[in-house]
Amino acid sequence: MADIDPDTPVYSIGVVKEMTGLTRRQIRYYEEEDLVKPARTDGNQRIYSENDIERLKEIKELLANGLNIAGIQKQLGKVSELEKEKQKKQQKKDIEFADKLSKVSTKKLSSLYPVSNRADLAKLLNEEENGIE
DNA sequence: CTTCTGACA
DNA sequence: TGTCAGGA
Repeated sequence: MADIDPDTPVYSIGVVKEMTGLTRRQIRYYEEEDLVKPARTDGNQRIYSENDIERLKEIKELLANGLNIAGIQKQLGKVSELEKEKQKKQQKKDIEFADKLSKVSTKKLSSLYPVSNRADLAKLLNEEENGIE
C-alpha cells in the first residue's frame, strides 16, 4: 500500500553491503568509476535507492562474468552520461511544450493565468492539434 | 557504533 | 582490495 518508489534513496552503505554481497571498498570504488551515483545525506553519508541496489547487482554479475570496469561502463553506461541523456530528453519535451503553448495561447487565450488546471490545458492543446475549433 | 576520504607497510 | 588514520 505504501511502496516506496525505487528512486527514493533509503539504504546506508552497511545495508547495501549486506544486500549486494559487495564490500564497502568495492561499492565506493564503483562510485569513483561512475558506475553508480548514490545520493548523499546529512553528514555526507551515502544513501542508495532500490534502483542503485539493482545496478550494483548487475555490476557484480558482469564482474563475475570476466568483465572489467571499462567493459561495464560500456555495457551499462556511465551514470553521468545517462543523466545527460535524460536531461536532454526532458529539455526537448519542455521546448516542444512551450512551442505548443505559445501557438495556442496567441489564438485562444487572452491570458495564460485563467488556465490553472493542467488537464484543461492538455485538452486545449490536443484540440488545437486536431484542428477542433 | 557507522560512515567518510585519502593513502599505502 | 584490504585496512589504518582522523573526523564527523
